[in-house]
Amino acid sequence: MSKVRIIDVAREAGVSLGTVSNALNHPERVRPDTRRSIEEAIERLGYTPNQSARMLRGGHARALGIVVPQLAHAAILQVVNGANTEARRLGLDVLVAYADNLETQRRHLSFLQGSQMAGVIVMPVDDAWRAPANPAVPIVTVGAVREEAGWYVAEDHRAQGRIVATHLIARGCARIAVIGSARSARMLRRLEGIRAAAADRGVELEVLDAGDRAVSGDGYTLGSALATRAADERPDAIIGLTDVLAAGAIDGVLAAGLSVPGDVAIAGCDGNPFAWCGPISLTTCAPLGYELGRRAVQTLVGLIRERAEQQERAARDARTLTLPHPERSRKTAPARGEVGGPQYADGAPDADERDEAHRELVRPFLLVRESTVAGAGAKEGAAAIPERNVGAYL
Amino acid sequence: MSKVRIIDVAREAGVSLGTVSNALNHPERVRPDTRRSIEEAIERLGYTPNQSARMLRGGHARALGIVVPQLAHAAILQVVNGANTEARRLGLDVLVAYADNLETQRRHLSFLQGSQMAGVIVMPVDDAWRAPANPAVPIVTVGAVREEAGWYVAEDHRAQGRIVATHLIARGCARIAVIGSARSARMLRRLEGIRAAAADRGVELEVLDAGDRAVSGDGYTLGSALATRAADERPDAIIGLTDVLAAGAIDGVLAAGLSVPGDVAIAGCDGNPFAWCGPISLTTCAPLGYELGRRAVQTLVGLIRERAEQQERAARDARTLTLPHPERSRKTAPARGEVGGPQYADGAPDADERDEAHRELVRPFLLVRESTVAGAGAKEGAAAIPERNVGAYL
DNA sequence: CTGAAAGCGCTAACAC
DNA sequence: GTGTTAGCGCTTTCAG
Repeated sequence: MSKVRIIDVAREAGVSLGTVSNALNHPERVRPDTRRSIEEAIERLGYTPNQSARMLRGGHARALGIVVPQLAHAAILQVVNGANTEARRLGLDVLVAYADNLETQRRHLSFLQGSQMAGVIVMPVDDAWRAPANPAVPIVTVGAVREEAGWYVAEDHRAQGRIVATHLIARGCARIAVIGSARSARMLRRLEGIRAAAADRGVELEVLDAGDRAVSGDGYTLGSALATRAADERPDAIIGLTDVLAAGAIDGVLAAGLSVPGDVAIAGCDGNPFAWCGPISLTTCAPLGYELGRRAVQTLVGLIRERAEQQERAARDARTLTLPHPERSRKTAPARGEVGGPQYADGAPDADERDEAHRELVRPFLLVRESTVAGAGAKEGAAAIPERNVGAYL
Repeated sequence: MSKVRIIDVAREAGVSLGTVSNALNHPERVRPDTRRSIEEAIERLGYTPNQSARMLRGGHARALGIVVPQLAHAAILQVVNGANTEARRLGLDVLVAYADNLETQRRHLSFLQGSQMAGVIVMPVDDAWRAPANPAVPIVTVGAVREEAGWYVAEDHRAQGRIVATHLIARGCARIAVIGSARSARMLRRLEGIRAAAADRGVELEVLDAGDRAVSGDGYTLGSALATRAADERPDAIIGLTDVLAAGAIDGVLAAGLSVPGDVAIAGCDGNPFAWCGPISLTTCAPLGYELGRRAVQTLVGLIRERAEQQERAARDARTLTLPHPERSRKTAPARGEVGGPQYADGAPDADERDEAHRELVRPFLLVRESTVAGAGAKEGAAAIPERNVGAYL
């Protein structure tokens, strides 16, 4: 059973320990027949190299970690899929951990760092999350941006709100109701974008609170309430700050006997395929999770390479100077207050010190569909056969 | 930056190395104020314990690994969610790896075993996959059962086919068309169940090939083909061996101008919420992924405990007998041919030897909805507000 | 190719 | 509480 070590394999194959290690790590250094008999021994014993020992000895991890707040969300799955695909393309594996609270997230992050992952991607579970100042491995934050130092990749929520509102205004809508929840930072930022667009064109805006949960039922309730107003007090468009709310609003408006988009045009903002099951296809922003995941990995791999070069350089310098004990680059961390602003060590900008926040925003684009433009779905093909697998969007 | 070690923390806090280790692993052995200053030092330096060193030293992992073939599938997400929830309940963390081919799967499995995970759950990517004979850590296979030794948790696919067919037959259907793909073992097993049910009642069965991809478009094509037949050659029911096929078939039948379930009743088999976006709610089996994930973890934790007790016992025995070097239980693996049958070592059944296949099948149950019983959806509540978030099913 | 040995960072056990 | 130490399994190096 377990606890087969390299020495056991060596004995079984009748070779020395070092030869087995070579066969595993430098196959070319071992004669083919020797290698074969070693492989057979490994197979016979069910040997699995102890990764802890390997990493401890100084190996380089070929895996990235990603910490996400949940899996039952389309955008998150897209991020994970995008990250995985891009990482595999670059020859890296991905391990996913999920954490529905700050404490668990902190533990996972610490575990992945301590497990010598090459790097870690984090989708914060909570707006209160802060990236660690001196991570043991590079960290990229996805889906949120902060003021603190760190690397961030996120959707541009303001732009999402803006392009959705602009689309509706261009279609002639003059009274727009927005439904959403103030508790979510991303919904608030979408609202800012909508406000900006509306202010530019002098469009009347009304904001309704969907409550903390903001499920589709809340959209339904608000949608039907709006639809039962007198015609001259009724908005001609509704924006859901999430697609789930917008999809609920469509149901609510239809249930009240009005038509979509004839009486009321409705649009979402966050491109969530899980909400696209309604009777009328929803105008919204295209899902960008996949792209976010890809970019996060690209950013991360850049950081990993940078760090590797840095360490190599440090090692080389140490060797060149023939220091008896190549001093560890164990600089004490900067005090809390110093983090955040750009810092320069004695004149030359050092990669270590370049710890300002790097924010990459992914530009949204609009999916125009039937909920704002009658017949927009027909664009997809004359005799379109509907795809009934939401998984295809992930 | 990186490479902060425990000794660095000790120096920073002005205590000894052992005290820091104690503060981390046995906080009660350290005075509160000492502990506090150590925590501050950790925070200041950004120290992250090296998990590799920890594990190597002999720690017990508090994490399970799970290897899945993809994430864009509802059943798989349910398994992961179920496993995660149950594991967290038992105080374990879960790491997810995904592998879309045998080679990647093998690598992930090996990595997770080598990383001292407490145990590993595998959803095979391919019917050709075999569980390793002598895993370094316990392994439970989910979603497939094999003849080989090992632990398996899976849906009872035959029973799925049987209860769906039985339901349709009870509703009066006498000519059933089944659509599916012969390449999938689980579809074939569902077909067996359907055949058994049909044979019992003398119902006529017709099987149509949906091709290798078996996407909803294939269901659409076959559904509309069946619907355009003359009335006396037309089946009165269609079973999709997956929900995606059944959902496509509904679209196809409706497009051909027939009604569902009036002219043709339609049912799925695999409880896939991602396919539940159609205009008519689908009768199918309830999704069991969550339950599979839970049971897999329970089984796994049982195996982990068993193994731990075993090792403890071995260690105690060795100590009692005061052997100079407590002999490692390094028994050579049984030859390939021996695996599979129950084996007993010299009379006493040894847990090590008990390597028969343990198969746990989860019993399916039916969700009766509108695609087989008109108005069945109304059961869900008089003024039901539709839920527009498929993620809620995951 | 063999055999021997250093050391990765940590935990736990030891004597003080 | 402190300081010191063995050893987890592996990779790599060095001399033969």
